[in-house]
Amino acid sequence: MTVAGAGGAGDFIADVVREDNAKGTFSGRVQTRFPPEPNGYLHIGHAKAISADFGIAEQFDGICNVRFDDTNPDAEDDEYVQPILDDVAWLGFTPANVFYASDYFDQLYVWAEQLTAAGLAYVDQQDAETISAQRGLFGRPGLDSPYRDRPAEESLDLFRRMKAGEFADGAMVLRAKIDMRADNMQMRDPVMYRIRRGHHIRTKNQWVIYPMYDWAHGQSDAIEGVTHSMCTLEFEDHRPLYDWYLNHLELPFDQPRQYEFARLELTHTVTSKRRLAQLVAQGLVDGWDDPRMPTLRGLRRRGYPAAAIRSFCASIGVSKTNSRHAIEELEHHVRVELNRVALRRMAVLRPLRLVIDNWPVGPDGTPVVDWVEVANNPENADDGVRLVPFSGSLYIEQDDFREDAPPKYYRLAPGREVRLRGAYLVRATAEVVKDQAGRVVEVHAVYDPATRSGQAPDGRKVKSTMHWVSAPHAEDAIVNLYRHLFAAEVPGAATGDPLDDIDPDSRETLTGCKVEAALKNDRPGAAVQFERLGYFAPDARQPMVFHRTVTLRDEWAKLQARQQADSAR
RNA sequence: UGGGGUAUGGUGUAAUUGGCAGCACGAGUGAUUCUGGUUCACUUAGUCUAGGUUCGAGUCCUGGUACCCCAGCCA
Repeated sequence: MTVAGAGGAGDFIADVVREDNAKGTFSGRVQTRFPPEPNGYLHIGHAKAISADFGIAEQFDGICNVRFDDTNPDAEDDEYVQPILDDVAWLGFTPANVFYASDYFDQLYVWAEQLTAAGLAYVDQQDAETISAQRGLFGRPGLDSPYRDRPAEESLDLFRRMKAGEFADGAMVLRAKIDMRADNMQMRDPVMYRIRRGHHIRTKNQWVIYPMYDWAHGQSDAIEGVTHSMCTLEFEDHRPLYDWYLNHLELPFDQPRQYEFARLELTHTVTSKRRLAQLVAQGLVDGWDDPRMPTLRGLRRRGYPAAAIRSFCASIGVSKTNSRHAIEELEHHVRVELNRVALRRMAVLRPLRLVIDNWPVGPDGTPVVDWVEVANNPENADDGVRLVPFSGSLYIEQDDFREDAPPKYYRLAPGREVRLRGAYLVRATAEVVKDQAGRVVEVHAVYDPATRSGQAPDGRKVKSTMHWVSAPHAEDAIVNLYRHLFAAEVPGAATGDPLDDIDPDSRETLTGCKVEAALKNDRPGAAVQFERLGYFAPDARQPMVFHRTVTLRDEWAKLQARQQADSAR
């Protein structure tokens, strides 16, 4: 399913590409790239960037590569590379190539020597604090470094020796010679190379100097033949620098252009990598793939289909306005997709026993079991049907019975007839069993044997259809599901690991089908919708209900409270 | 303090480049329905502000206001 952008006309970047194509820039070629730094897991914010990068390429018959921005050995780790690639693939995008900025370290170095020889870059031997202080303040010009006008030959020599490993980490840097009085701070002689004896994920210990982002990025784009290089708004100030570097080099392709768009923010959602890392480090979540995390892995475990994330990204489009989207909008796309593909199952979370008084007893004295047929997905007949055991002793939701039904309450009440989904019409009798506290613990009803289809031959209608499970088939499973969903104990129930301690035979009976089969059905990772309870993903700890999903809000509040308490001490 | 950006219903996003302010989410009402879901119909509410140009301004001009980003040897 393709969802067009809300307005339909397309994003401003698409307009730019159309214009370029009309003017013949890049000879009509379109190439983009998604440039993650391998220092964390991809989250919903990256999905927007991925969708924009791949989307533009796809829309104009171009290509999109993944390029790891691996220019800082201290920050990056190999462990993130494959998961990032996997997440991109899971989202449904296929990069034409997988590149690394480190593939270009040689070329970058050659170019840097050229700029240095041309007097456009110099080696600065001051320490970081001094350079920072000389950069100046907003509205105040910076100060030239005393090394700024050293002979090009001298800088070149020092730069070569930097590369050769003659100097200690931090002893000196290569800086572009631009303008220390520029209004744009990025142009105040930015650092191009620093000395760093880290272990790089690809080049290992081959290099001791590493290019800065700005020196690496545009040049990598140019080497690869990128035409439209999209990044987030905070790099707007870097664009003149991006262009400055490229203007001073001889490029194999037309000069790429940088465009900026607003990063995605969601209500109730933490998307800063730093904060997410804190949540993981402090153990407030189980890991980067915890279903409460907004990482793609977390969302996947939460049961969000990739198609829903894609259609969400397509619908929000890209713009330059800083904004925060309502999480409800994402959830809307999730519901649309899940409603289409999720298999339906019945489960009871807060069980209330329902006894069918006129249910037949077999010749051997035990109650009859009637296997009724229920559609797996009313939205899609191809998903088929399943058989669910129905008997005279059932569980329904506590919410689905009211002794004193208020107006507009359509479910079961004394004397009221309802449909049990896929089975019979039943009418509650006046008989209700209560515990000492006066809570209803058992309801009695009679069923109409002529209504097995769910329809009454006389055409009478019921206001409500309810889900149910057969009690003798379900007892253990209900207790365990309850515990799993609410992380709470059912009084009197055995303790243990949720779901895992269900006896394999009784798994069969939770919903009339295997729990495992329901949760890990033939669409791996897909959520199952439990009737009226919500969607349930294989590894999630809470169901996604129809109108709200699990968010990190609570975990983040907890972390802040803890940090406050810590700092108070 | 200087520079770079952005302002359209509650939220987000369009408007053929000066010509009826549209779409989506949310909310509400009604209908349908083997789940109070889904589906369908309808309703709701908007151009940051003050001027100007024009037959006509979200769009052009002038002046304000609000918010975001920039002073890493991070990306």
